[in-house]
Parts: sequence; structure tokens; C-alpha cells
Amino acid sequence: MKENSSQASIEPLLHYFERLIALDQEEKELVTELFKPRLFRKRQYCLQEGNTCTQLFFVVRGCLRMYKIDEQGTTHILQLAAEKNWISDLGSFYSEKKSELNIDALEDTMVLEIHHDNLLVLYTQAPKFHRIFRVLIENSYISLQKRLLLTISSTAEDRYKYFLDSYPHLVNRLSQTQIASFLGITPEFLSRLRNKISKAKS
Amino acid sequence: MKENSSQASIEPLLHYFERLIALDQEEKELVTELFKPRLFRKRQYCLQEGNTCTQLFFVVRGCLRMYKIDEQGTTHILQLAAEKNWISDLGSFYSEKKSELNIDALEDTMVLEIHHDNLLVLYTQAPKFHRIFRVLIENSYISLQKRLLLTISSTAEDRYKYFLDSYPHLVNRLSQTQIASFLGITPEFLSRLRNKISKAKS
DNA sequence: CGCGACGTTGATTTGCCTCAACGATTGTGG
DNA sequence: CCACAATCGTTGAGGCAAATCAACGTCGCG
Repeated sequence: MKENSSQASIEPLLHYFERLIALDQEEKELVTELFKPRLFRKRQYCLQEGNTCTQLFFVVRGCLRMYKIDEQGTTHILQLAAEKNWISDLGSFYSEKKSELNIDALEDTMVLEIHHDNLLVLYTQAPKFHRIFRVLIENSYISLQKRLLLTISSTAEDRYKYFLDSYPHLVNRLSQTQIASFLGITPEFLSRLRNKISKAKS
Repeated sequence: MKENSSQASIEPLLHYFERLIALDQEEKELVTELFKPRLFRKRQYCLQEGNTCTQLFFVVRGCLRMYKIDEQGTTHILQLAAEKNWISDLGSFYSEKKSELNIDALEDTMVLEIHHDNLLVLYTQAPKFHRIFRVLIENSYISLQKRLLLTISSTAEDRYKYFLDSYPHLVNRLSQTQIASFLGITPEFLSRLRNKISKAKS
């Protein structure tokens, strides 16, 4: 039974890798062995501020967020990760230092996680993964840069519209509060924006 | 003579790579062959909006900026690259689509550039570079994320102070206008900030 | 020398925040 | 399964950080 669920949940990841580059049997077994399925309940922490981030997470289903809480207690969402997305505090993960970020589940979420040590094993046993992860992180870099550009050059209204376009699958799964925190505005102001936009449309 | 200057300028890059991972003679020759030295005069474009970004640049000396000009004509600096930094519009570089960004020189700048096609050659001939560039981009990703966090969670004053800390070598090389554009504020407001900070110190 | 970019300062405006109040929804323990 | 608490989304009034527009002196460069 346990074997089964494990077998079942590794599939999306193998499929994900194979869309980038073919894997041989040995590499598939390595992935199956090194990535562990794990369920996080809604609100459960994957990483808590003050700890070292030792895992890299691949979301199979559900949704995680990574955020910082500033001195005034405000939450700033740095990243959302839903199906087929990766998430981790890479700064802490690679330096093995304490993180100032939190990762938690916005829904019950199934992940495949790999420990830092096991990622090194993966790289050693199957050097092909240097290439795979190079490509993955390049893509993440590109979208992060897009977000930075948007943040420094657009109004909250434009950012919200862009969010609607680029995260259509999340729009109805997240609360306004979470969306506001991702956009870097207050829930009150998001409410006013929505009001304004819906009036403009009619 | 030309040979000499070429030989001279590849050194910093080889040294840079070898701080990450040792290279054998063949790999060094490959790097020397595939990266071309090039001088950009102050204000000269390395990449102009509307063109595809085909090169990856490593700055040997000088300083480049990558920026977007929005509809209102305002310049937003996404990245500064001085000595030993990399710069390129990766989105355009990998997709081979037109870029909406510009890269130009803030000082006379010596770079080592590699064409997209030659980077593929490098990867094929020396797969070790998948690993090297994976590490490089991971580090870029981490600092980009730090900047995003700062941008969404801090005031302009805090961002300016952070800039002073993290780019001490650039503070006296850039105009206030460039710094303001990098911080995402107007030159006028930066002027007021500096005034306020210097008053607070005395 | 003269012109255009730069840095500064003042007056005014604006995008977004803060605080507070309210009903609606969710969730949770008894 | 209900009652009560907590969180959520909305709206209003007022405030603040940063932008805008304008004016002016300085400097570097052609």
C-alpha cells in the first residue's frame, strides 16, 4: 500500500523531467529512490524561519507559499508554488545557513522532496541532472526577473491584471489576502482595485 | 598585438571559473576560443530593445546596465554588472525572441562575450560547464530574490542604505540618476533621501 | 564659449497605507 | 450540529511616502 502510493506520486516528477530530457532506467530509479513523497496539511510549515532549509520541494498537487514576515509583522509572499512547481529557499539550502523565510501550505499539498545531501548524490550518480537543474533554474530566474521588472515599473493595478493572466489556475484558489500579499499591497487596497476594475468593465 | 590583448583579457575569466572548479588544458583552450574580448565605449549599446540577445557578457572591467524603458519613457535598471559579473537578457537569449530590454555601458567597458551558439558548443564539448553555469545562475537567482524581497518589503531609504552596503565599489562610479533608477525611485527623491541621511548623521 | 545633463530644492499631487467599523464566511470545540 | 470565535472582504476617513512639475545653479563636454 505504501509502495503503491509512493510509486503513484513519483510519476508526475519523472514525467516532468522527461519533458526536458530522456532518462534511462537507472536514472529513473535514482529519482524514485531519492525523492520522498510527503503530505503537508493546510497551514503546515515546510520550512520555518530560523531553521536551515534542507529540502527542495516539487509540488505534485496543492499549493505552497514562501514568505517573509517583516519587523512590523507584515507578510510578504516571495513565491507561490502550485502543481509542477519547485520551491525552496535556495540561499539557505546551498549555504546551509538559517533561513529568514517561511514556507507553508495554503491547501493540503502533496510534494516530492529531496534532501540537500541526496541532491548531491543525484548530481554525482547522474551528472545529467546538472544540466536539468541548470535549465530549471534558468527558467525560474527569467520569471523572477519578469516579476521584479513588473514590481519596479508598474502600478498595483497593472500587477494585479498581470497576476490574473499568469496565475489563472490560482485566482480562485487563493484568498484576496494571499493575492494582496503576493502583489505587495494591502487587502484593503486590492479590494478597492477589484471594485474599480469591475466598474470599469460594465 | 591583437593576440596579446586577447590572451591578456581571457585570464580573469579562466581565473573566475577555476575558483569554482578546476579546468584541464583542453577546457581552457575551449574557453579561450569561444569567448571573444570586446570593448564597449561609454553609452554604447550591447543590446538594443527589439533585437534578440545572442550574447552572454562577462565584464572584465567597466560597468554595464540592463534596463527597460516604460511607456512613459522612464528608465528602470534591472541589473548592474561591474567587474566579474555576468549580464544578459536570459529570456531573450534562450528563447531567441526579441528583447524588450536594453544593455549599455555606463563606462568604457571590456567584456568577454560568448554567442548563444558557442555556448551550446561549450556545453557539448565540456559538459562540466552545465555544472558551472548551474552554480552561477543559482547564485544570481539568490541575489535577485534578495533584491525582490527588499523591493517589496522596504522603504526607499532602506533600499538605498542596502545599496551603499552591497555595491560600495559602484557608489562613486555611478551618477545619482543611475542609482535612483536602480533603486526604483526618482532622482529628486534620492536627493532628498541623501540630504536627510547626512543630516541625521551629524 | 554654450548647451545639455546633472543635482538640488520647493510646492503640489497621488497611489497606496493605516485604522476602524461592519456583515459574511469559515472553522472549531463542546 | 450548533454556538462562538476567528478570519475574511468591504467600505470610509485620514495620513504618509514618493511622484510630479518647475525653477535654478553647476559642471563636463563638444
